[in-house]
Amino acid sequence: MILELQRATHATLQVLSARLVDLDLTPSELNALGNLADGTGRTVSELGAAVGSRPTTLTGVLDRLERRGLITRGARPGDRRAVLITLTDDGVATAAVITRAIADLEAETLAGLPASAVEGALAVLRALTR
Amino acid sequence: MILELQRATHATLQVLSARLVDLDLTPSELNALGNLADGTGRTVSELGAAVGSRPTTLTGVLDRLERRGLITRGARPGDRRAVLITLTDDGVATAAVITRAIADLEAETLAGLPASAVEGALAVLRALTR
DNA sequence: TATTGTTATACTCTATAACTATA
DNA sequence: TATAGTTATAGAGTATAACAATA
Repeated sequence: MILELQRATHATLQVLSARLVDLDLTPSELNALGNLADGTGRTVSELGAAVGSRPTTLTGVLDRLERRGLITRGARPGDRRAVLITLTDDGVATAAVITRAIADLEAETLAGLPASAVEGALAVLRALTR
Repeated sequence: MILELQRATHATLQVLSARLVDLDLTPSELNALGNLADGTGRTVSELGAAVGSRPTTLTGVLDRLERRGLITRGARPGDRRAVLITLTDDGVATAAVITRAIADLEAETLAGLPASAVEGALAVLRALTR
């Protein structure tokens, strides 16, 4: 099961990055934008927890995204230590492309499977996440 | 689903690497040894296909594993261009520890789930791998 | 004193291209 | 000519520790 999990994740990432190659973003950059896609701002720590990276790693990722005009770094009201990451208009558009690609791939691969299999898979994935 | 998949993979790798920290191996090194665990020799290309790495990446990984006495590089009969990767006795023992840790984690997390959920999960993972 | 984010450092992973030795 | 593996190079991800600003 765990080996299949790794394989499936790897294959999925391969397909996604191939479909999104025109965006010219690294996997970490795609991951960060995808997590910000709902339009809600997040601090560096919150984003790090969501994408599974340390603040020290995110600094470089966010530097590149900021340089390309996809995000902005602002202050969080109430705590001037925290940095609030927000998508720019360009960032929102790019994040939408990523979200759409994920939804499309998911719909394609799950199309032929019974609902019970999908439910079972979600149960297993959540058990593994704990 | 795909987001859950990424999360589950990430969480699983975190737990495994924490449990195997005493081995002092990087994720790629663990992956390579785990794939060689059945004791069958593989060429660099075959191993690369199995673990999802390029030969150019594996060279460095294999260098370190060889330096630590866990694998040997030999010639493949019939084609002297190919390099056959084989586990040493130490490598076999280390690979067994990795295999055991994976089996244990899998047994623990799937223990409370109905067989139908596990079957459904396998079906979904295989659909995603295609 | 503790926390947030950044910087510094060192190592690992990845991708591309060039190289060698074999085929 | 083509293939298997290595080397060279540069960019990107990771971990640890140290640091400045703020709490």
